[in-house]
Amino acid sequence: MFPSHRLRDFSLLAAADVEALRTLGGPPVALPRHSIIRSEGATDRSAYLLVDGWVSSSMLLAGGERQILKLHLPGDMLGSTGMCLDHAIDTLAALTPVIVRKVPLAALGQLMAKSPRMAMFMLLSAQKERVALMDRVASNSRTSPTARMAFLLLDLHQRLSAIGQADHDSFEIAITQEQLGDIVGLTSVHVNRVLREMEREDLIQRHRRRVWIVDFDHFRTVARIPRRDMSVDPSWRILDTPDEDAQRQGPASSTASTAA
Amino acid sequence: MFPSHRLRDFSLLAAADVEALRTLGGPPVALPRHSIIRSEGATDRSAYLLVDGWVSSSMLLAGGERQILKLHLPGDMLGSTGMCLDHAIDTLAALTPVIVRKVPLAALGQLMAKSPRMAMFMLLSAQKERVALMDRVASNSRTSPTARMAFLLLDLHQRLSAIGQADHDSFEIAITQEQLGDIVGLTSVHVNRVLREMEREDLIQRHRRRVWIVDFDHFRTVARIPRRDMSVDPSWRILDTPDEDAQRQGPASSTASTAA
DNA sequence: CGTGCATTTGAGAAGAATCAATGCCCGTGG
DNA sequence: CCACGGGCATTGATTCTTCTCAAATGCACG
Repeated sequence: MFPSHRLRDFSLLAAADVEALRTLGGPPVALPRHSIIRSEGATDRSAYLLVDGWVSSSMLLAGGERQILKLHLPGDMLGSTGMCLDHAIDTLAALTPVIVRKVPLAALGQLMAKSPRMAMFMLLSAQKERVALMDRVASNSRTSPTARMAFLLLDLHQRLSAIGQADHDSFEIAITQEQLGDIVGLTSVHVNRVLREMEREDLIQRHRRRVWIVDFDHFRTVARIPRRDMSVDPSWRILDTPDEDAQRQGPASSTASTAA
Repeated sequence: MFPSHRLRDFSLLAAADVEALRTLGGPPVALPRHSIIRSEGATDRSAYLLVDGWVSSSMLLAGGERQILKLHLPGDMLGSTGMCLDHAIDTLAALTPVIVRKVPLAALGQLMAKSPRMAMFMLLSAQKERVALMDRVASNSRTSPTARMAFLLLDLHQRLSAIGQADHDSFEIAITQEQLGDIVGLTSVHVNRVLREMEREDLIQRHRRRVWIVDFDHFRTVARIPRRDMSVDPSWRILDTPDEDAQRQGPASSTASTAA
């Protein structure tokens, strides 16, 4: 059930590791939109593999404001920050109908103990998430609403492309403008005005939930933040062993969307 | 030279690991204020141990704006996100005179390969950094300037306390108001007004660079974001071996400032 | 006792939120 | 097949917040 097109992210892993990850979790569970997969503050020590659908990781602030910290797409692992927290920091909510597999953190820990390569994979995934969050901080704190939206749309397009859910120049946005606002830190009213303005300036086109990006190079300059190319540095291959190498899946990709 | 008071963060590590970390890096190097330790875009594959002083991790956006992503304090490891990037995402700049040790990422990798416990430590450190960034995203995107400053001041006090560089209710801010603004996403002018307003409302007191927090409980409600208690879950001790246990440094602490 | 950085203050402009309606799409049930 | 209702999207008017620009003041250090 784990999307095969996501396996490219796992090029550091041996086939056995990938299979272990697949079978690690519980059975795939389907949940309707608006389901709360896990609430912030929860003490349940487990993560989740997102098999299908979109999930938000969000915090509810003391004043009642909601901030979406990460939009999770199929293939992502949810809730792995729980390994350093007694109480979950974020709420995992289904923004669309979803399918998830529950993964006890203890099981993940045992897997990492058995497979150093898996531990390294988890470390790199966490580092990639850090990078994504750093970009988000910069975008939300220091750029115009238009730039924030552009950055978000480009990020979504890149990540959806990686899992075969985007066209060359367009993709479907499965969430509302209010939720877009909860990501970039704007009200839904202002998100709407920004999107319309982008349309008027011919930066994007829209129809129903689908968005077309007219000129990627130009749109990237609007976003202010460059695309990140994740590395698969050979020096990190030190954990390889010959027989495990033989099992490796496909070639290493130079770019990969995040999966921790 | 690695501050001994920081060792509490390393309670997951065996003594041998701590010693390895200490001796891993190059010699301690003293640098003056405003030194650039490493520029964004750099391809040099190494991290740094911050022995003394304050360092900013910042990004320069296409429009010329600067965003500080993390304020690093003594004991922190800088630049470990480089392990998933070909080009450094952030610039490391000395905000005060500093002392650092360079640590090649390859050496870190070898250490992790030899010591699964060290790999787990690095993973947990990265996760803690993710949590800190998630809080920063929420604070900067969704709270008032006053709340952002309160959150920053509380975070600084907690982290400085952990390394013995803060009083019970006060600490020295070693950076300018403009740099504070680059963290919370405000102009220096507005930072100044917020600080004065906090003083007028008796939330804080100031003299020179020292700041007193009048009422911590109240100030935390102003900050809107709760303090995070990092966990040292026993289930993550699976990597322990008896003889390594005997070497462990001190008791596990339930809270720890970030160190990745 | 300058000199240079940093803080403080003021006035006005720009930006985003808020409040309040209205319009649109789509599924449901009569 | 159409009326109805609910969730979203869109729009306008107004208010509040924050930035920008500019200048003055204060402070530390040589």
